[in-house]
Amino acid sequence: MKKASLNDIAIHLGVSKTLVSFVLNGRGKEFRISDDICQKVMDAAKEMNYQPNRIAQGLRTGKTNTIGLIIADIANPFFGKLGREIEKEAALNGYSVIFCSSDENPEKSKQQIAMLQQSQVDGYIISPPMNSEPQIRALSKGRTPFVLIDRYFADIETNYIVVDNFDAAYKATTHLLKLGRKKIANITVNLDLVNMKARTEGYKKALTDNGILVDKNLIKVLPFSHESMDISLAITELVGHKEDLKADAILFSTSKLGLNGIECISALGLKIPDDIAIVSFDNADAYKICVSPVTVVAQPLQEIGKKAVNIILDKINSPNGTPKFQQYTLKTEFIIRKSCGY
Amino acid sequence: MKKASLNDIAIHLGVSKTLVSFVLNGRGKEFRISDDICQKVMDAAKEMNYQPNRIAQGLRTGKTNTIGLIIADIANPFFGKLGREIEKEAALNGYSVIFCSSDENPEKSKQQIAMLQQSQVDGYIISPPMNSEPQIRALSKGRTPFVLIDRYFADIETNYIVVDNFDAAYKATTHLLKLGRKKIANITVNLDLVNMKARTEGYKKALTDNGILVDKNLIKVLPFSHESMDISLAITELVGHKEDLKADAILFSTSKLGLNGIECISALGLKIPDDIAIVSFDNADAYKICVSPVTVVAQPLQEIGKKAVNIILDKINSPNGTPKFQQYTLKTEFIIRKSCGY
DNA sequence: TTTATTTACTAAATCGATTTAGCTAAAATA
DNA sequence: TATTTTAGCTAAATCGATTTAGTAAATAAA
Repeated sequence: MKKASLNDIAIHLGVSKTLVSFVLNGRGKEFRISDDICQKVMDAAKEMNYQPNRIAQGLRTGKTNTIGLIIADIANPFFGKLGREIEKEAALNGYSVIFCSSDENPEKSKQQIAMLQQSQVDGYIISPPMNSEPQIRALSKGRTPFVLIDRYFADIETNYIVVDNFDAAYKATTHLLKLGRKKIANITVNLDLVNMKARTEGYKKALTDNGILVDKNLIKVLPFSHESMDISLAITELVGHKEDLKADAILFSTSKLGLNGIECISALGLKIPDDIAIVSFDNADAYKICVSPVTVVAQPLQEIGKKAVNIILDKINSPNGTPKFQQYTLKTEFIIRKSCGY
Repeated sequence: MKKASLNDIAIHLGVSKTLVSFVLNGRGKEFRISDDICQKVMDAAKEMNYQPNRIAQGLRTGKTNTIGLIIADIANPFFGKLGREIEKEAALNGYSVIFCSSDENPEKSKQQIAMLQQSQVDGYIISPPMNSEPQIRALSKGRTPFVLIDRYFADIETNYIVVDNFDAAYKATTHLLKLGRKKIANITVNLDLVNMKARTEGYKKALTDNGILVDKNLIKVLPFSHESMDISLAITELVGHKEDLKADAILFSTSKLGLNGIECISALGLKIPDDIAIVSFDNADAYKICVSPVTVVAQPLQEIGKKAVNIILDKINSPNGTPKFQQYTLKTEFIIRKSCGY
């Protein structure tokens, strides 16, 4: 039982494959194929379980109906949920998605871009690792549309969708201040990523706007490959002795940090929010069932996913359409739970 | 700047594309192409930033170096982690992965299989929804290898990788019994899936082996689209009044159930493990930072992912190799945390 | 009746690679 | 010197679709 091709149908019916192609593309009328023959072709296609070879179509038409997605790690629930939204919207429009996890490694993402390029994807959705500017710049010289998500590079003109990280961090920090916290720390990862940088900037601005000096010792910047050890250490440093806590609140810039952080905090015997208040970016499921459910900055994942796909489709359908670049900065949602006290 | 093809290089150097193809495939020596020309071709390829068109290669060779993956939902951390392992192992072997989330919907998975088929994937890794036997049966009539993961159909001979769900549930239940729990409930989803069925069977066997009658009222089977509401209801039914709990322990058959369940339990003001002990399948991150970290049955996700990919590669490389079907039932790991008391 | 138009279809080129079969000139052998 | 072998390369077919440019026969118009 090998697959039937267009030609097989043509031979079987004694007609040309041109005709079969016309009919199966629903263009029978347009090309004045008689109803009788149209019906026969369609019947034969069904009977022979004809499945068009998308590879061959792709070669001929230059369109593969495939989108390449590069994110940090599909196992990370934030990206998992985002990936799901992207897959969903793509499927609605007849596109498949090739998933690539870059681990925030620019070398990997470079290889993945090359691979996707070779696969002739019709567009890319990319969450670019730091130090991947050259690759993104190279991409923008090509004709294949792409959109950056989660972060972008200020000095490269591209389509992008991000959230207002500065604003979100500002509000989160202000929230902690209003609840009487004075020594607010920020645990984050490498600040070369614009989104992470904006979060810390928002945090700082909220402090200074409220007359509090930024204390460098309260900002812990971890390397990307942060292991529990790193976080443990950072938290221990922040906390010091239980009787004399250096920090009374922590803003975690990612949920991975936050989840590990909470584990450490519990291990140290500290109570949330009594000893220390917590706010985190990203609405991880775990945050709902914590000892004290965690107040979070939630990102509009569905909107990001939908928009990303639709920008790509837009660009595919009208490569020279306006505006030349679509750039969105979406609002986040601040969800208040018990982890900051009341 | 449009992409350079093999032919472009050939024209540029005034040689045949056959020659270029030979050289770039590293078969220059084999075909006695002079070192001088070899070098020139390779230089030109680099200079012109030649990227082979995988679509064209795929059409000619019948190999796309692509694997299709169908799971329930990539946003579910269990599948996210599994997907990651699969992607990783595939990438190591030069394969890309097209991700599809079926939502446990057989209609969707049918369409996704058709789409992957049209995309000429070299193999499938599938976690088949219930009622998807016909599609799987159809697949096994084709020549493209596939492997089922997480579940399989007893009456279709296929490659598969599952875990010993019966054994895992048996041990988990026994653990609860040893700690003195008498009224152990099981919350699960539709039992038509063999893996879910095995979990409940293992639970039952452990009870009867310990002289405890199986109480149907303590087994709650939720529909797949289980909303928090369903779980709330199930738990309220199990619990009844706080003074007179119907159940003193719950075995959750999936982490999605468990996470929602714990949320409900907390909302009802019940304490884990004092009022009620908890064991769950799947080692969700959230379980580590719960009020009482949750004892779990952890699946060897890396092993599953690696094996799945390698079975596919095996079958691609030797379609008629032995054994005809590779079938693995892997052991789970039982991780004891605080949620059952001591 | 002749020409123009319409109907219903087909041949062949094309996309970009791989691969088989074969060709020419030089070198080796008889 | 004649023949075989080897080195070094190329033409053309092929994968399975799409699409352009056409053709033959039937019908309509002149």
